[in-house]
Amino acid sequence: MAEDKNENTEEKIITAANDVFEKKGYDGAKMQEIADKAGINKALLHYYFRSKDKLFEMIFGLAFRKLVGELEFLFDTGIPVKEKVRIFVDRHTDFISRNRHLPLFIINEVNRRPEIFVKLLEGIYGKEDRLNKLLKQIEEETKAGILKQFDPRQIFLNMIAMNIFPFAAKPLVKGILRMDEDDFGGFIAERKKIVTEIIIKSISEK
Amino acid sequence: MAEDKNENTEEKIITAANDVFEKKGYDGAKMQEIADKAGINKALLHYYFRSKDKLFEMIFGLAFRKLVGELEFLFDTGIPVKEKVRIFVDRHTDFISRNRHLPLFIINEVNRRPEIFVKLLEGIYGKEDRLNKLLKQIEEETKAGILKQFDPRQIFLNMIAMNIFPFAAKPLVKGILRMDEDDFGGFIAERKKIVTEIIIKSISEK
DNA sequence: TTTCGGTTTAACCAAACGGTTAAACTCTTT
DNA sequence: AAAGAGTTTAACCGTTTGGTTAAACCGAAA
Repeated sequence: MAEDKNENTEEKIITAANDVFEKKGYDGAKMQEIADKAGINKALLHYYFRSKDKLFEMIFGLAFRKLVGELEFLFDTGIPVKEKVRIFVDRHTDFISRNRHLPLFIINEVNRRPEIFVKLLEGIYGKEDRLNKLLKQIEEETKAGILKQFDPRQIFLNMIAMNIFPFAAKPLVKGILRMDEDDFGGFIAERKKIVTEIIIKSISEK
Repeated sequence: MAEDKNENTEEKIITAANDVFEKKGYDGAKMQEIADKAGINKALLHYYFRSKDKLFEMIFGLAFRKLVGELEFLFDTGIPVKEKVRIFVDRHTDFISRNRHLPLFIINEVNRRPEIFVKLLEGIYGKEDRLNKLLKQIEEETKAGILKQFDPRQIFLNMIAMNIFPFAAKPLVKGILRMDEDDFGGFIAERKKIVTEIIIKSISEK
């Protein structure tokens, strides 16, 4: 795996480390396995990233920003809220399906060391006014009778919970509902519509 | 911790192992820590449960049955479906709040070794006709115009996803939404109503 | 009191782990 | 072609980990 001599070693390491950390978590990940997957040996791994912790910190940061980056789109106040929901559920579901282990990885590692992401959080809150603009947009659409009064935090949680959960618990879901890979794919496709509908209904007047 | 000489050693081990495995997962859990928490030494731990795997298998089985046991109530066909939802969301949320690490533990370990729970699943499917009775109940209430047509699997997933997610991702949620412990408690209390309402609305006619 | 099975312990073991070292290789610069 | 910095490797190190061993302890049955 990974043969090109010219390819950047650092990139190969990051790719491999990403794979292993996401799938197995900090405790389950072994430096030797990362080195093997990157096609190098352990010493070179330590040459590029001094320690497992340092390497992990880098990977976690990338993963966290990747996940948060997908939310960026919600702050575009040019799009009506309901339209945002429609597009977001679709895109977010696809994103998670392509990065199946990402959400659980973040959740697990933050559970393990809650301090881990406070610095990364500052990066988000730098652009605090975007959040305020979004809240204002919702407020306006509520006044206009398009939306009903609701707690955006709760609705947001509902949306990402319904999106993430089936993928996070995929083997569990497949096992209990006795699905094969195709069944699961169809189930998710159908799910997009249902989740979209539910969220929109839960923020619509009447 | 744990001083009573008379107390059953095996119980102390199970309690300690449960704590450690649930919080840290298989890879993060160390036999030494379990022994310490049980107030015994490592050799005695291996005397009772020959290996880490054996001990883990036992703990996982208990945890899985505990989680599944909470669903039992849904199969009581004496209660109308909507009433079931109301009661279930309330009870299930309380249960998870008391067992914060349980769902994530199950999800993680099943992801790690998907075969792990196939045998446990057989225990569930022994009582397959109960599921059929539940489906029949839903069908009847649909014919009676109480419920609309829906895929029970999707709605079930939505319900437990919305219940579990805030607890599984608790430190993440608290961090991003900047809550302290009290805030979070209030948020969850409010959540019960919202989730109940959303689920009921998504299965109600019109 | 002796004996005997279950219980508990300290000491030990081999493998796996994260990390280091020192030497060798490679490629560019002069 | 020599120097030099960056790159790569095999061998090694100390610690932690899951697991074992053999001996001591203890309470009940004989």
